[in-house]
Amino acid sequence: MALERSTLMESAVDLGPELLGSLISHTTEEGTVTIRLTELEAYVGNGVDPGSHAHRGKTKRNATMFGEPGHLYAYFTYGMHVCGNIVCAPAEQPSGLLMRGGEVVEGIDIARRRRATAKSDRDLARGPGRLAVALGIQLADNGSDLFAAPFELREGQKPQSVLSGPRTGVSGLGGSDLYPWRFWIEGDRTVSPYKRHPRSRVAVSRSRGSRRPRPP
DNA sequence: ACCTAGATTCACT
DNA sequence: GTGAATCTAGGTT
Repeated sequence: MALERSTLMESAVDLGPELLGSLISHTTEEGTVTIRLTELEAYVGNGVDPGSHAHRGKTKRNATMFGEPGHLYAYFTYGMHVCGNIVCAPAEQPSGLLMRGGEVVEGIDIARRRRATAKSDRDLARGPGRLAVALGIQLADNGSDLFAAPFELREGQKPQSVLSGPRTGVSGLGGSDLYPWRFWIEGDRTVSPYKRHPRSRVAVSRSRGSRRPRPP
């Protein structure tokens, strides 16, 4: 079954494991870059998730999270980084998947140009800010429809094994780091290294022969 | 108007 | 592993 907007009509928490392995493309004058998503983090804004930008209701900044699913929520952070989320769930139910890591599978020369400091291709989109640069996402792209040009979101090959663990970067406030809403493909080298969590656990039954899961 | 925290990255050691 | 660089939104004066 194809990945389409209706696929995204549920919570990011449930969609996270499902969307790993999906392909996101962005076309500019330079050409098309496609990234296979290997790491995603779910955020919801219904008041139970203090780590979410939408925790305290709709603002000008987070309005995209309250819109139709399948759009891009892009925001600026740490004074220098843009991060991109795939908006999930029906409108008015803020829910999104932060794209934290991926593998460039098309347009690698374009991505290398944009990420000139990357030491290897592995690092081109390893980390949320890096992924945004490699894909060519800017703050102005906030609100863009991911199912229309210049973007494209489609299904990729299902990963064999998916793990989950506490999210990265959320302050421990409100115990928000207790939600195991970070999802990644087991063993994939393009999963972000930042603040890796010592303890991870199996998220989806898709994983076979679960030995002790290895953090990314 | 001012202040602070933040869904981070890079260059070093 | 650590520190610096950087800017925007949101809350507070």
